[in-house]
Amino acid sequence: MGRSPCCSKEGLNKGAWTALEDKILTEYINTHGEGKWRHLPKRAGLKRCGKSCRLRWLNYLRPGIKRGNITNDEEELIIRLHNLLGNRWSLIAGRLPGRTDNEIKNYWNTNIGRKLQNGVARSTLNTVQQDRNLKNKEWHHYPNYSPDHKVSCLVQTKATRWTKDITPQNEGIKNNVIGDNKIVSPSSENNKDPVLDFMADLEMDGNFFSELLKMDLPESSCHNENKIVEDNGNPSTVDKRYLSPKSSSDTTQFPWGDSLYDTNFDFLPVTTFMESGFDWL
DNA sequence: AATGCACGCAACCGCTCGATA
DNA sequence: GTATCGAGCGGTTGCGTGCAT
Repeated sequence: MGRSPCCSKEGLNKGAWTALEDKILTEYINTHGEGKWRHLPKRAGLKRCGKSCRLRWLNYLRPGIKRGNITNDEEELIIRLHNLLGNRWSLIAGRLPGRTDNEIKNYWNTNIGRKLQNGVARSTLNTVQQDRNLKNKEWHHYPNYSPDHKVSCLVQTKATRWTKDITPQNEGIKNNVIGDNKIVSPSSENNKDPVLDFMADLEMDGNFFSELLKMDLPESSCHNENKIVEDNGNPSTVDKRYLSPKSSSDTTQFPWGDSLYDTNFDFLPVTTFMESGFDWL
């Protein structure tokens, strides 16, 4: 049983793509459009796995892909979104015009994540290598963003489906199935992932950055740990403290230490980003 | 010049999900 | 209800490159 492999692995090219392969794939997709990845290699005459074709197209050949040189604005946005969403790279990438999930994931792992792991956020750089990695980034802007912080305030590192809502007010409503787990969520009147709601509601327009900065990130709700009841029935505690809106009367405090009203934070105006000519997704 | 090492990135892999028959 | 397909996601791997010794 089980599913058949996406393609027969025999006789397929692996590794780096050649210019000719890129050309063939691009021309095929330009003619026939995206999709049907499983059958694409055979029809296009490529000795590649369909998944490989899809990845190559989405991460490299697709029009509008921006490569290299993650700007400071983009980096700050990545950090903010990562705080909010965890390792949901596709969601993060969806809010960064021209960037792919793979690129952002790589950038995080090789730059931001390492900085945080090294505790750079709270210390002075003293090595050439660190200096090189930092690219003159002013990490003292994130005095509270640390690996410790990641443990304590990160939403979740992997997309999780929740099957049952057992909030106190809803406990007993066992058929409230929304995923694989049962979650106690302050915003459980909505059966959808609140993070996705947040992303869905966040329009990628000229107000995006300002909207993001104005987001009601519930630092204060960090006190409210959500409880997950796994399929085996064992409850476990999971940090989902950013999944629900908090009272509008609360003081907004970003987990990395910035206050929404922190005048010391030098996030550039949205117009700077907008006027740079990006193609918004 | 030769060698070793670290890093960054492209690509691969395994898994999951929704749709469909 | 089950099997399969098509697609997507996130973690990991491995290769090419640049730098240090």
